[in-house]
Amino acid sequence: MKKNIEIATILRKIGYLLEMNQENDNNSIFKVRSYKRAGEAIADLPSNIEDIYSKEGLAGLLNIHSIGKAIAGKIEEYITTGKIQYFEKLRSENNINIDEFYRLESIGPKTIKIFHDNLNVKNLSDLEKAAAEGKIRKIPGFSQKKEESIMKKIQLFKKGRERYLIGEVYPLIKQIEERLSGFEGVSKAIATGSFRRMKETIGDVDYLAVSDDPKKVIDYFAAMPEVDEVLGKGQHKIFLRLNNGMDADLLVVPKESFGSALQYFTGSKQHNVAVRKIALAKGFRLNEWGVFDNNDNNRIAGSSEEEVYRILELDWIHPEMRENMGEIELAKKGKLPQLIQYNDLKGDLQVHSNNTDGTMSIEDMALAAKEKFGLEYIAITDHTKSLKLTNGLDEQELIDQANKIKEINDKIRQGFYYKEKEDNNLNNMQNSVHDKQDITKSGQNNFQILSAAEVNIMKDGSLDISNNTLDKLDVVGAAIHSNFAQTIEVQTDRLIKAAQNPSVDIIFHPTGRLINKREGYQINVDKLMEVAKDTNTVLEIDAHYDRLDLKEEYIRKAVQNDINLVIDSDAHHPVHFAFLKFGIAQARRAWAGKSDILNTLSVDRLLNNLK
DNA sequence: GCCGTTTTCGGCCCGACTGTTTTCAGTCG
Repeated sequence: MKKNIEIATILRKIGYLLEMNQENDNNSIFKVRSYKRAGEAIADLPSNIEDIYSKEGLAGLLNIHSIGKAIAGKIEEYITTGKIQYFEKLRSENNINIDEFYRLESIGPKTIKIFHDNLNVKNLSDLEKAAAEGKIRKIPGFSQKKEESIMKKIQLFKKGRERYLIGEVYPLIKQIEERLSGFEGVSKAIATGSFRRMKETIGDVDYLAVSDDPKKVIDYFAAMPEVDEVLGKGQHKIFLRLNNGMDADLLVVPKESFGSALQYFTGSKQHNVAVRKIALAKGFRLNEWGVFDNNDNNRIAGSSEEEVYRILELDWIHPEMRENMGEIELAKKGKLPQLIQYNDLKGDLQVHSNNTDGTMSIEDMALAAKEKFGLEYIAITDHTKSLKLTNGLDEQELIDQANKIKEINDKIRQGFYYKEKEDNNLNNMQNSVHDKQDITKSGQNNFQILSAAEVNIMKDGSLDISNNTLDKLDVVGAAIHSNFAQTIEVQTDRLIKAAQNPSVDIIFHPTGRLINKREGYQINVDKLMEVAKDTNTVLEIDAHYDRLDLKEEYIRKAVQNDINLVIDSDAHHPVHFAFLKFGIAQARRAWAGKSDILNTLSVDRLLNNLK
């Protein structure tokens, strides 16, 4: 997806350059928007733009919303030549280095142009120098205050803004949400934005609260212990930076606007723009305060999201789907897919114990899975011998572990030894990503631990444990943990070989990515999926928030091609079962249903469906 | 420059906040 980012960046920069030089005629304003919108569209594209072009050519590019003839041509030019002449020309004409400027917050192209024309500012360090020397305040329309604010923005930019992994910030976001909910005079409070859509990374968090006294709530929010700095404050809204560096916004509305505000604040932006266009076509106006009839300006909906969508003749759309990726058309026709629910999983097929790199015993992991997360089964998938770092198990140790698991299962069936351990180990789960709602059901006596392994796939695609041994286990997952830097052909062959192995049930974290850290190894996912389908091999969605592997694009592909999937926590500690929700969210974002995910089945049916 | 239940021209989502504006432009989400 490197090309997607490159192209999106160029399109945004074209928009920026055009805006910088825009004379105030309307045509160019909309031209600027077109380039920016096209940039967003490419950035949000779930598939690789090079693939689209190689398979469908120019027509494939034109199929992308917001991409028309002119921009499609420029994308084609970039894919085939590595350059866009139009962009090069604009850039050379301008003599301003916008590579830094275009990412600077609250200082836009118009302001930069003024600095250039007045002070010959060409890059960020010029601007910093001009501000430090007090030259900004001398420009008409600027002031010392503005100059100071610019200085601050530059410092902030230098620190670098990043997106946070959802699992990293989940506890903090929930904690603030709960506190807001409990504040006097607040009848509802909820974290919205990309957090509510459960994106794998979160840029900032947007809170919505219902209250008749917005000022009181805003002041309370500003005074929270997690607040580093208040960035802006108005009658209904406040923007601030938390001391972990993340920005948080709060919007306070009356209860009759809750639904429209929730819809507005949840986004995505693209989804909202599309929904507002539908409102407009019906003679309505949609904003955070409600749906209004343009004829008499009366509010006709707004207290609930359902009401807002209903008046636009749309079914209510799950937040995870709101990306303007076709969900609105389906909602119009009443044909939205049934998504897997957050309490649909019955088991977890990748769980580690302290026999290798886990931190707790098999019994402790099982106890947590059963009592705290309401699961009916887990597979203990410790690493195998070639993974020396984790003290991986050899053949004999795997067999011994499987025998021990049988004994534990017997004890569980007899209702043995769980109760007294419960309180000691599991009561300290606050501040984790564990929610109350994670506990969906509990108290079954039919809990089962499956003997299993996370077998290491060697450089040549063979496994480090004999099939003879693996066939004695209930479940076998295979994964790559070494030799990442192979060609795409070699890497794909490795995984295909593993999938073709009759003992391998599941390929764990198939692409090896670590979000924000590591791209993952190169593989031809289409080929792997073909083989997975032919051999009835399951592909995993590893729900650990730094992996979420398969990613959304591939899950979508798997769902479309009827490839069996499972969602596993990759738990190394009992609290990690809470990660399952991130995997479920990822599946929901890819429109997966319950039937696409095998570990929504009971243990017997699951085992019948494996190789 | 893009787009189509006002369909190949004439529109283009919408409002909050900031600064210094006494009515608005710039920026953001």
